[in-house]
Formats: sequence, C-alpha cells, structure tokens
Amino acid sequence: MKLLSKNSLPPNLRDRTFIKQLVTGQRLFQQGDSAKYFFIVQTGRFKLIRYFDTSNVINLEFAKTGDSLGDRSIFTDVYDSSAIALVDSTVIVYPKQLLLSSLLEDPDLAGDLIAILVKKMQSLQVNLELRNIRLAHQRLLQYLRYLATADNDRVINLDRPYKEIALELGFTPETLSRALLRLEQEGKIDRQQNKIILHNSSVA
Amino acid sequence: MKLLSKNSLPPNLRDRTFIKQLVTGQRLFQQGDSAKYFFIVQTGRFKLIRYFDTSNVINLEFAKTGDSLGDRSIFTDVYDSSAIALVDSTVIVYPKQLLLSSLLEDPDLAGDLIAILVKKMQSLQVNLELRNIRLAHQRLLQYLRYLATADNDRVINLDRPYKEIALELGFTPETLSRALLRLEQEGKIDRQQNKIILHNSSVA
DNA sequence: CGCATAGTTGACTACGCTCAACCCTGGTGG
DNA sequence: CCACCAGGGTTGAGCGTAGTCAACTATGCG
Repeated sequence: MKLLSKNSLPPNLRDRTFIKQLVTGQRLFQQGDSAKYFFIVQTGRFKLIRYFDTSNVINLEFAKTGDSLGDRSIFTDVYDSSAIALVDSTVIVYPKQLLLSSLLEDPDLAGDLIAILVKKMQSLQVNLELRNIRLAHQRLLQYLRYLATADNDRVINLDRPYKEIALELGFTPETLSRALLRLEQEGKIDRQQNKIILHNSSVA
Repeated sequence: MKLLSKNSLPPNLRDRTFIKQLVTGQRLFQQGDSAKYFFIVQTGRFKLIRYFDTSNVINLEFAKTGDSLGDRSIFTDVYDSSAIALVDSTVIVYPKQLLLSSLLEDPDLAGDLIAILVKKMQSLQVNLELRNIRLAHQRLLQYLRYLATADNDRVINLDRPYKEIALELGFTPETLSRALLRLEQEGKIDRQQNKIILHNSSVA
C-alpha cells in the first residue's frame, strides 16, 4: 500500500502530504468546510456527525486505524459532516486535488484508493446487515462474531466504551447492557472487564 | 464516464466486454461462484441476497440503473452474495482481471470506477442514516425527501412495489402501509396510484 | 474528597411485528 | 365473457421488545 505511507508517495505529492496530530475532542474538519483534504487515520479513532438544524445532531459512523475520512467528499467541494477525534489521534493529510491528479499518473495509487473504498463499502454493508437483525441480543451476537472472525480470535478486546458500540449498533446503552447480560446468562459469551470471550458453541 | 459505455473502452477491454440480457427472476451470479466479472446495471433492477444456512436468506441491497454489481468481490475470488433480476434487465459485463489491469493503464477508467464506488458508499450511508430514525413515518418521510432532492422534484414515481421499498427501509409491508397512511392524514404527502407528492411544508 | 461519566438495573410506555381477514388488480383458462 | 386464482396492498387486534426515565453503583480524574 503505497498510499498508506507518506514516504512511498511520488515526490510532488509527498511534499504536500503531512501528518496531523489531534487531541481528544478536536475537530479534524467541519461540516460545510471547503473539502480540500482527504485523510487516513493512522492512530486513534474518530466519529463523524452531521448537523441538521441547530441542536439536531446525528452520528454517522466511526473511523479507526486504516479507515479513510472525507471519502464522501472526494468529488464534492464541501464536507457533508464533521469529524471529531474521540481520543488523541494522528491522521495522514492528503491535499485532495493533488491526490486525485496523482492517481491519474500513478495507477498503483488509484488501486490503493479503490481497495480502501471497497473495504469501507464492505464495512457499511456489514452494519446494514446487522440492522436487519431485530432482536438486540442476536444482533449483538452477530456483531461479536464479525469481530471474532476479523481478528481470528474468540477473545474480543473492546477498546472503546459500550456507549459507542451501542450507537454503532443502533441501540441505547441500556439495551446493549441487557443484551450482554442475556448472552452471558445463555452461556454464549463470558465477560471480564473490557474483554469478551465468544464461546465455541456460538461461533457457527 | 468512459466506463459506462462499452464503445469508449480501450480496445482490448472492449473486445471482451459484453452486454447480457436477463429475464425476471434470472440469476446474474451466485454466491460462491468464482468472481470473474464486474457488472454495471444498464436497465432494470436487481436484488442481492445472501444465504446463511439453507432456507435462511437475507436481503442485502437493491441495484438499479447505473449501479455496480459484484463490487464487493473486486479483490476477492468468489461472490459473497447472489444477484437476481427483479424485472427483465440488461447489464454490462466486464472481465474483472482485465478491467483491473486496464485501470492501471487508463487513469480515466480508474477515476470512473472510484466515482462509482463513492456513489455507492453514499447510498449505503444514506440507508444507514435512515435506519437510525426509529419512527416509521419519520424514516419514510426522510426517505421520500432524499428521493425528491435526488430527482429534484416533489412528485416521486415509485416504479417498484411497496413490498420492496419496505424491505429496503427495514419495515414490514404492513408498517409501510400504515406509515404512508399517517403521512397522508398529516397532510405531508398525497398519494395517487404509484405516485407520491411531497408537500412543500414537509420538504425542509 | 468531590465530581462527571460509564455502566447497570428496574418499571413503564410505545411502536413495529405477527397473524389474520379482506379488497383490489391483473392474468389465465374454461 | 365470466370464474377463478395469485399476489400486492390495506386494515384490525394483540403481543413483545426496545426506548425512556429514573435511581443507583462503580470508576477515574481533578
């Protein structure tokens, strides 16, 4: 992945690409801003939110290491959402227009970007599939299975608050809490602090 | 968009790209098949479904004119779902490997593909946003607004059965029917056969 | 030590699902 | 030309589950 490492970029693009560090709560970009940059998360994580009228905010998605930010604005001139660092984070900042013109000259870069977009599409697709599962404990279990197969491990490390997971799954924290309890009581999982062990019987 | 017209493709790719016609109910590809092709819908529409165990089927998405099919399998060797024509349809069939190597030689094609993927991402994103709206009539209204702004028209032509729309929105047909009734009674919309008129007051 | 926040648990509410019946339309065949 | 049938769409009644609001605990941070 040439795209993911600043040093392997073609010189003219590399010279104008830089790393940005953000602290918890800091905005990377703001809805309505001129969309001059494209980003990839190096460390940490972000949430994307959208404002409708004032005081009407919705959560769009979460981005973690390796995910792109600002991808929906590749061909539009303003950001359609705001990105906020949930923890101290670093991102690679690409000047969008220069990146796009570099893609035309360096096909490998284009291939890298396509791969990143496809990966993101798949992730959105998984989320959408999960939403089609109505019962909270079943949706949660399926989510845990995805995490387990992705990590190839039955021990799942949840490195972020349940609150956030609840939002991503479309639940309230209360419902997530009860769903976890239920899976535990049914013997499908074990919980110890922020680790979850998926039992053999419930993997298939 | 060079990619969308067979005739503007580079010769070696064009020679192996073809149009395929399908009748209602016909399968374009099957989950598990070797993913040798990438498709773009020219006319008609498709549904993508996934089988878990036998007799456990879920609906993934619907694709209409201009949408890509098989995009999730660009970098994998088998299709992760089956595509079925919902009406008589035609698709452009690209040999996947040749398309990928052509992208590296013709940057315009790569740009076109990126645009298609971004558009699809946005569409998935919209669906996901809609799922975050809990009340059926509100989710439906928001959906109608998207359609209206996309078509830039307050008269929405629903060219497909309500049943299908219900699935896409994550409702049962009964719930969709009641939600339509409610919006009508609240004066937000008018219905006449398969057209829906979005009232001015409810656009913003 | 005090405060803010995450997480948990309980009681109640409300909305969408399920199942059933019915209407309506289009298509088919006698 | 009508009788029949299949499927989409609508409406009704009852149920179940997630949301809401509230109280409480635990944890981390100043």
